[in-house]
Amino acid sequence: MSRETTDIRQEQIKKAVLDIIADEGLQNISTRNLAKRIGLSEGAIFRHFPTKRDIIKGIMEDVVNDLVGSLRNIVLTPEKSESKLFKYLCHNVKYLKENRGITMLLFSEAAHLGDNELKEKLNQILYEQKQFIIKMVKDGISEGVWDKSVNAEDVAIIYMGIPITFNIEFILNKNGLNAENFCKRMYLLMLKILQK
Amino acid sequence: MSRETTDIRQEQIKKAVLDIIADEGLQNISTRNLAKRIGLSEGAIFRHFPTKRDIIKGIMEDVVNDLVGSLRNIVLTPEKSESKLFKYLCHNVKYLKENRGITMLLFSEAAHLGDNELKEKLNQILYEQKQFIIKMVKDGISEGVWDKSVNAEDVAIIYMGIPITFNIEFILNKNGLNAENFCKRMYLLMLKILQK
DNA sequence: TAAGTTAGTAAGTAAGTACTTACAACATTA
DNA sequence: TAATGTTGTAAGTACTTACTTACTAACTTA
Repeated sequence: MSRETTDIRQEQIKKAVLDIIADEGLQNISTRNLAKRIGLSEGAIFRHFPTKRDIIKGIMEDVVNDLVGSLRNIVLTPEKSESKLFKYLCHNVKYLKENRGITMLLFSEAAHLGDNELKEKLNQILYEQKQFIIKMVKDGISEGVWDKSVNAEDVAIIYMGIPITFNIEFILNKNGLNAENFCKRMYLLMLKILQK
Repeated sequence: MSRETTDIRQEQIKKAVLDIIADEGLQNISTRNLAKRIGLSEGAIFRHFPTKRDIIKGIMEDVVNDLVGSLRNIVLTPEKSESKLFKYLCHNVKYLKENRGITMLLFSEAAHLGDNELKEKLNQILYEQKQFIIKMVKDGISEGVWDKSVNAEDVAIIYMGIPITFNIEFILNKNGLNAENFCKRMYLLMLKILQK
């Protein structure tokens, strides 16, 4: 195998984990299978990550930086809450479509309660996303466009299920699910909850 | 260990799988750990199930019979759609609270795409539940209580996320989540979507 | 260009995996 | 009560797991 920098290999390894989860299932992210998919020896994996757990940790940090980061940008943009919520939802769904393995990985790590550091990272990812929704809802109420009797936290809870459901359907149906169409339809339902 | 019938042992083994998933995570449902939790030898497990995969299959069949079966009963009861939807949601949430490991197990098996029989079982579980919601929504529209412009399938999709989100929150928060209160609040949001 | 660092490999390691075998103790029925 | 079937165990199987070791080849810099 030709030489590459650790930076490049780390990205390849993390991508391979998500691809394997999406294509072959959670049970198949062994270091052997990982190496095979990239075309490296198994030993080379451990040149770039000290342990397998560090690969998972790295992926979760990517989610915090990439997904949560870009969602934060959408929330902090000075714009109408109504169009922000739409962009937010679509971006969220699109990210999960492009990183099919992530929901499954986060979900399985949620179960792995012994590992408190990873559990904390997952909590951070979910908690922060929830706060974003709560903020957008409250902003929309302040703007006077949405029903002030609606509970922002409840809206956040029902919202959280949307991207997850998309992910499950997408993995089961494989191709037959249009992300843009999906988020448009779910957005309209969210609006019905929020409207006066 | 005292002798028990295969029927009893099978129930103990399936329960142990779900308990381990909820307490220790998906990665720990090894036959060794399973035997340890029940207080049997590893060999005894294989007296009652031919393979580990058959244990998983058995659990999925339980979900079809117990959860999907009782949800079907609720849907088929001659009653107002509004109160049926409430009972349905509460029962769904309660079942997942009492069988914490199930969502995680189904989820992880969804990833395991190679095993078509299990994938089919999962598809059945999800598809049927979706059809139940669609029926209730359409019935409610026929009764004249709900908005006929609403898309029943979209409602079913947004509904599906509610029990799953509950499960995630429940596992992460552990104790601090009241199922009855949760389903009451989510029901009110569903009503906002459905009302004219 | 010599020396040091980095990225790769092949072939190990100990521990864990699902599952089997050979046999013993108990329960049911002929 | 003898024969038969059922449920249990301890100790094994072959294979996989995450990770290591010893060594080589290729870049980088003094």
